[in-house]
Amino acid sequence: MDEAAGLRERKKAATRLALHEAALRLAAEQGPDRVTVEAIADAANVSRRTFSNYFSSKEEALFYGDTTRLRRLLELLHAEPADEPPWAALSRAALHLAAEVDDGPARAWLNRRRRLHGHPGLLSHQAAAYAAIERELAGELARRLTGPDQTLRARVLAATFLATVRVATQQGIEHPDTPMIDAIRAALAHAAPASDGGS
Amino acid sequence: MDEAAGLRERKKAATRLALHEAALRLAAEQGPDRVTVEAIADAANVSRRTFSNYFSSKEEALFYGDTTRLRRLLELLHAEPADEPPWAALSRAALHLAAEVDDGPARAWLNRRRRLHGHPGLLSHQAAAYAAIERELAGELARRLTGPDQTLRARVLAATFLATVRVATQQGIEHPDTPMIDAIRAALAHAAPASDGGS
DNA sequence: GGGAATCTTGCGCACCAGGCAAGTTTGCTC
DNA sequence: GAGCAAACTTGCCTGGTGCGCAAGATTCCC
Repeated sequence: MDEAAGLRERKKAATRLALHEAALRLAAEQGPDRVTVEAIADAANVSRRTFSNYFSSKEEALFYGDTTRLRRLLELLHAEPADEPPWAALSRAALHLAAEVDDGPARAWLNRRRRLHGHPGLLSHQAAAYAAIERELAGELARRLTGPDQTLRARVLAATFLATVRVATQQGIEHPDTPMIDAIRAALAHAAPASDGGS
Repeated sequence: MDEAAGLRERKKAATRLALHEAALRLAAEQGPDRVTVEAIADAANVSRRTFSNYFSSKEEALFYGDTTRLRRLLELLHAEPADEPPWAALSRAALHLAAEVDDGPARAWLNRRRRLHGHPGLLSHQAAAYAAIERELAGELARRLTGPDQTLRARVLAATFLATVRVATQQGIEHPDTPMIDAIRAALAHAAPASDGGS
């Protein structure tokens, strides 16, 4: 994923990851709001000021994993054939991602991420993370649609799809025994729009 | 809506509204992040500390109007017959609300609200406002559903429906000439799930 | 009228975002 | 490999913020 792309870039990625993981660990241990930015920075061997160079808030650091995963989802969607009905393409991308999470090294992330569950105050920040991707997703989808309501359709599709993925992820987090791919499949089944591929 | 319910309650409601409107006005005039909590409190003739008694952040004050309307949506849903298919009930409630916004005194709110548009940094806070309602909506919907996946279905429905309403509202804000009810109708048409009323 | 409940306010404190200006590290070229 | 430019890190500092606390004001209700 992050090929050898220059020392500088790799170091930055490492720092970002370290901050994210420190945030996740400390939040799990002490509760998200008992953790200060300074503590996170310390745990990642970096100054408080540097933390601000990477994330604009504690919460952004916490949800960096989600953000990364959503970016990956965009990539996967991009790889889907352009003539596939949009919802089908989205579903395939989501299932692909879920499979990666279940098998790949992202499993570790999932487990750490689980420990954040049960802090309802963070839900709004999760929603914010998803909202940040929504515009990009809508843009990508607009390219796959034709017809008069193209923009509106793209936005609705992006919003409902991401909402579904969010719920499915939540579900997967709450039920550690269920593979993520099953959670995604179940949620998508309930959300499939009546008309996909129409004009 | 707010019957004579005791002086104390009415005063509190008035203060909350005053803070909300002051926030909206100042944010429109100077840009959301150039406004301080203190300025909002001053404009509403209240101390900075009192602001915090009503809202936990500037953004919460800004989106109080959205929150109020979403609460109203819950009320309207509650008034729908319990045996109606869920998506149909949701749609009717949303259309009812849109009609109120187009005709009633909420029009003024819409116009003030429009001036907030074009500050993308606020989108995440809007999403947060919707997320806060989502759990309640899912609870209400769960009562209307039966079957094994009841909870999951309710969550997916709540999330996708609110996402749709959010997009429609956004659309209605961006196109002042289109009545809100048309925006809602159009968005809902695209989002209707394939199976409504199933088990 | 008067006591209980609730709300407002000022004060104080820990925390936070982000501008600025050294100092340090990495990338690139010869 | 020397050396310069670009990029990154850090400390310092300032204007803001969220919230606990306790004193004073207001409303409620008998």
